[in-house]
Amino acid sequence: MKHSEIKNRIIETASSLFYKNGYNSTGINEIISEAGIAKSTLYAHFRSKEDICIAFLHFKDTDFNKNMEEFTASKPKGKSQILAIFGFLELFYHTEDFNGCWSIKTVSEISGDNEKIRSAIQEQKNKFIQFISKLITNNLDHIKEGEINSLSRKIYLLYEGAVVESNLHQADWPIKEAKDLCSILLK
Amino acid sequence: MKHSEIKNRIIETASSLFYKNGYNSTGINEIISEAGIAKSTLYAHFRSKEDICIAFLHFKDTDFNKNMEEFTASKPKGKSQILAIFGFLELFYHTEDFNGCWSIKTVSEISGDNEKIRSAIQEQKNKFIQFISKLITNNLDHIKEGEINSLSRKIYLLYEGAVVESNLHQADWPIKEAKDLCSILLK
DNA sequence: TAGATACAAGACAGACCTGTCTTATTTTAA
DNA sequence: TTAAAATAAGACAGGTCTGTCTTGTATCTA
Repeated sequence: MKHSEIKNRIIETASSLFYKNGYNSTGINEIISEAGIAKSTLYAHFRSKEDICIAFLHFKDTDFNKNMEEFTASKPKGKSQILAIFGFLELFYHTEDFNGCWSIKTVSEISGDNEKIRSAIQEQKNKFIQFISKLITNNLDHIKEGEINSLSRKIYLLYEGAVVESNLHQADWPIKEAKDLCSILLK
Repeated sequence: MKHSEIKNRIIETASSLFYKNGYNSTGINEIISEAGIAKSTLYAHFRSKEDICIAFLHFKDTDFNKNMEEFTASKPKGKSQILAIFGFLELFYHTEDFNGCWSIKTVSEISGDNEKIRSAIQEQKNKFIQFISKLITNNLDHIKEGEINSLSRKIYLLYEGAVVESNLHQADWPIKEAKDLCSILLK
């Protein structure tokens, strides 16, 4: 196994555990045991657990963006391409490993003054809002330039609420209601 | 200090620490130190840390409901009484100790199979949805009976998204956008 | 073949955690 | 006043955690 392959293995294993069981509840020993590597190897690739957390957030974010972009692009142009973000979430919700939003879960666990992790998450969320802006620009032509920001943020709020609440209630009605409200908004 | 006063003191102290620093990051020793009591006293009132967590959730929920009900009731009847839930959140956001939603933060920290805490939180959220339903019934007369459930859930989603995201972004635009979208919905 | 590098395995330090238990003191109630 | 109950203070057990360090083995490169 190559050097970079081991690093990826660490990230994938840690990400899976962090997302499933939580950041604080996942120990270094559990990560190395699950990944089948030695502790010294882990610390040769990462300086601290917090660095693994940053890599975890980046890994999940990259994967999410790729899949979300592919999914929405596969839908017909127009409103349905915007509403597709809720279709994507519905699919995600029904997978076995759905466990809500990793960013929000992680923010909930870290100390309030951990600027490094918090700002990393804020950046990712802002990129997601930008993605929604792009979806709007590409799929709605009667929208004024100045309204795009506000509209993106509203759809973003609906999406985020749907992720968190579907996980909390262990039901998919939040996704359906959010999608419904989004389509009202796009009328 | 009376027996029940000590119990309240434990709950208030623990609640403040849990909400500010997180459930897992707050130790029993920190609670007793802050509350100025002995460890044996704490365990005379609560069987375990998890029991304190349940009390914490109940305490925050009771306080929240009381304040929210008072605030909305103080507004003029009609749509403004519904939109007042976002006005309440705006005020809450600007207090020093705002730190997002305690329920969602706690759910994020506990193990996925902790049914006791998860179902306690689900119950509280469902009561909040019921409260919104009552607000709708009392303040909108052109709404059909069958639409109340769906409308309550949508407003609930907006509120929850606003709490979580204002905390995540450390900004109040999520509250303003949620309120704006809610008023569109009520048109 | 020889040296450098990467890795495995795990002991270890130092700190934290929850919950129990003991002892002594204070408060309450009969 | 006296017995019972509540509390304070803290030692303690048994476990957890992160991160460092040592030792031995494997792999790669020159």
